[in-house]
Amino acid sequence: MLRILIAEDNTRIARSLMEKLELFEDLKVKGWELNGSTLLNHLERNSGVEVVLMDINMPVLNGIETTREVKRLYPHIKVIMSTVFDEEHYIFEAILAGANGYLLKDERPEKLYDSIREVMDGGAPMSSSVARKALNMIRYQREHYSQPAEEYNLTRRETEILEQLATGINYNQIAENLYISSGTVRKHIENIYQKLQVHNKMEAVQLALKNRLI
Amino acid sequence: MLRILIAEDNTRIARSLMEKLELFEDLKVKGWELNGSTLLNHLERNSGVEVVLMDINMPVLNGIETTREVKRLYPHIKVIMSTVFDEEHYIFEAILAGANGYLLKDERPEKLYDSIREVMDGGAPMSSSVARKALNMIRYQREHYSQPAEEYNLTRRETEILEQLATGINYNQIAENLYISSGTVRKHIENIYQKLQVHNKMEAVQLALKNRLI
DNA sequence: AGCCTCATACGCTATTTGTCCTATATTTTA
DNA sequence: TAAAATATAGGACAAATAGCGTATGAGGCT
Repeated sequence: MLRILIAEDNTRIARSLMEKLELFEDLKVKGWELNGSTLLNHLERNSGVEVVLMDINMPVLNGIETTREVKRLYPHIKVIMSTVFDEEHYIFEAILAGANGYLLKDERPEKLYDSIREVMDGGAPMSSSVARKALNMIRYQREHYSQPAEEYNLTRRETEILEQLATGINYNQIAENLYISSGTVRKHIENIYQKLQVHNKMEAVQLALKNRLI
Repeated sequence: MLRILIAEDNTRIARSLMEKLELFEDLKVKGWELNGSTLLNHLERNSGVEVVLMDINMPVLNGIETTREVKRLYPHIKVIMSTVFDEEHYIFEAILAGANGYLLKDERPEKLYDSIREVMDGGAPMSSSVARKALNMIRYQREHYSQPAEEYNLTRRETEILEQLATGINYNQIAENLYISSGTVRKHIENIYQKLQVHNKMEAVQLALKNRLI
């Protein structure tokens, strides 16, 4: 029998969660708290809780901060974020705070149940869109630790042009910024493409960012 | 009916996979290849495959390299790694190569089926131990996610288009990759510009990267 | 049943970009 | 000092992009 605690300030959502959980006889909802602060109080009194379903957007003490505290004070308790937000920022912060899983609110009861079983088993259940974003975080972090920049021998002027190019302005504006003609800008870009072996702005800028040319 | 291709050099494991998949009547295993090279040949001849189940440890061309190629040549094909290795290194490389999911070989048929449905739906299914390691990867290299991403409400399709845009390919190629007309691509991009309040590719991509929309 | 959003598709026009070309003055370097 | 590299400038043409319009079917929500 697994003991679960819910942190959720929205009554309707909390009820919906409890209804879903009550479908499974080996789960027991030990309580429902309206914010992070009362949740922490609850945990202080009561040591039996094994899983917390945590909303992110709560008054007084939000879900991220609360998760950090729960994990600091009771590392054995599993925390599953259950929220309507699937924005990268929230996901990232929740993961850093130590959340074990991250579900969106509209999951089916079975998925919710499986997820609870999964965290108890050392896993990390995530809603599919959340998982996709998590993978993207990993993909993009790598870009910053990229390999020793290759040698492309851009001139100072070319690098300058490339930097301007990366901002999304057009040739005329670059020309104005650098007090040269747009024809010259084009010529420089032609040379840049040649050196980088690319054929358009986007490729040039992405390669430049990857290799720390700009 | 979803068409699936298996890349696996171990006969026993391949058979086991096929047995599991055959339990579901809306899945169709289109073939089984013994290494990455023959898999690529298969895909070249046959355009109907939607999902590839990819082993990591194959002779001639391994699963990571093969995934990179599959994703480069056929971005619409979903790749799920299916392997005995749950080491961080493999997971990390597979994610960078563009894998959509990462399962361990001993998953139950239902989990395998759900995972296939999940990738088709834009998700990122992972075995629980893999997901946990993925989260750890994020935890131990943070800094870049400091500022809150703004809310732009891009649809899934728009995000997909934006990702393609960032690679520097043109509208026609994006259209081919996604099996839609270039007119539709243009319309999506128009909508993206509207939502992001920008007026060209470069601005859109830079804003997207900055706000982790892609 | 009616109202949304999303994804799809097409037409038209103007602007921007990419790839050729040539040409000259200045700066760097061998 | 001579040669090479760099920075400047512009012509011509094709391709790609951006901004506008309209329209339709599918699916979700009220």
